Amino acid sequence: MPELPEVETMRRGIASIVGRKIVSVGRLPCERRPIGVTPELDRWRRVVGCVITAVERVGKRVVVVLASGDRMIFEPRMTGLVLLVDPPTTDHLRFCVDLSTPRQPLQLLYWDRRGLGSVRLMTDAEFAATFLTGKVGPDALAISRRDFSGRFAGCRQPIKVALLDQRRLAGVGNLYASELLFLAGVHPTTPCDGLTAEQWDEIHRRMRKVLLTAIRHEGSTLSDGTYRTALNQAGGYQNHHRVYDRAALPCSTCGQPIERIVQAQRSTFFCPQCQSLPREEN
DNA sequence: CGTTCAACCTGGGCGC
DNA sequence: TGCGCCCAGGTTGAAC
Repeated sequence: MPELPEVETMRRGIASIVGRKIVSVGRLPCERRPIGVTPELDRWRRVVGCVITAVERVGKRVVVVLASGDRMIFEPRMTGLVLLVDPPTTDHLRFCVDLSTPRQPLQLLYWDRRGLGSVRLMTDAEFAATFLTGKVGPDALAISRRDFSGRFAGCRQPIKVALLDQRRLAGVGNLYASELLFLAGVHPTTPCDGLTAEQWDEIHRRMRKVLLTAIRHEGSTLSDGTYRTALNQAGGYQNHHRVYDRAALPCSTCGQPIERIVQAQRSTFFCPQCQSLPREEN
């Protein structure tokens, strides 16, 4: 579930590793398959002794930048966590970067219950070829209003489905797509090419607002409790959800029951009263 | 080119 | 109490 706010919270949570030198890297004591760690561990030896110069974010990935130009990319997908403290359980610990000094122990850990995520090591050239060539769209918090609607020009897909396409726009996932469309008052099935300029204004504005507010609350920890901050704390934004996972519960604005539909194999939640239908259907 | 969909996984919740 | 089933969503890549 980690989307932009959760991954940004992870990024901020490990920012204190900047300036540290890598002592060693390795998979954790458990003998599980080397899921999601590439390349093979012996090729990671080149990072030992390198200093960490920055911790960045590309869409839903945390990027640890080394003085050599190499980058370690942590992609949590559904259940991955980047941690500076003990993980929720030891059995799904996947990877460890030891940053200890003689005076102060410190380990950067990657934990992933379902193992759909990954940790990758890339040179700066590999990183540029993978993430800076249009395969990942502009960040949802960096894009201007003008560029925003331009990314969806000529698109006939429903706005909810299009918002999830990371090549158009990076960072919005299933949860925040439903939330931002509720706040914008836009029905999730509205085709992109059927949206007015005023609606694009509102979607862009509410997208920024919901992402920034969720970051302030350190992300959303759902009922399964998987998502945690880098210090293994729950987020707080789940208490502010207006529609996500609230099917049949009353809308907090109008009291109408929230509806759940499926779009592109994923749940969409919306209020049929507050979110106006596409004009074609009116 | 657009779009649909299975696959990758584990564990929580549900019905029986 | 326990078993089997479904579901959760991010991304990739194959199929249509």
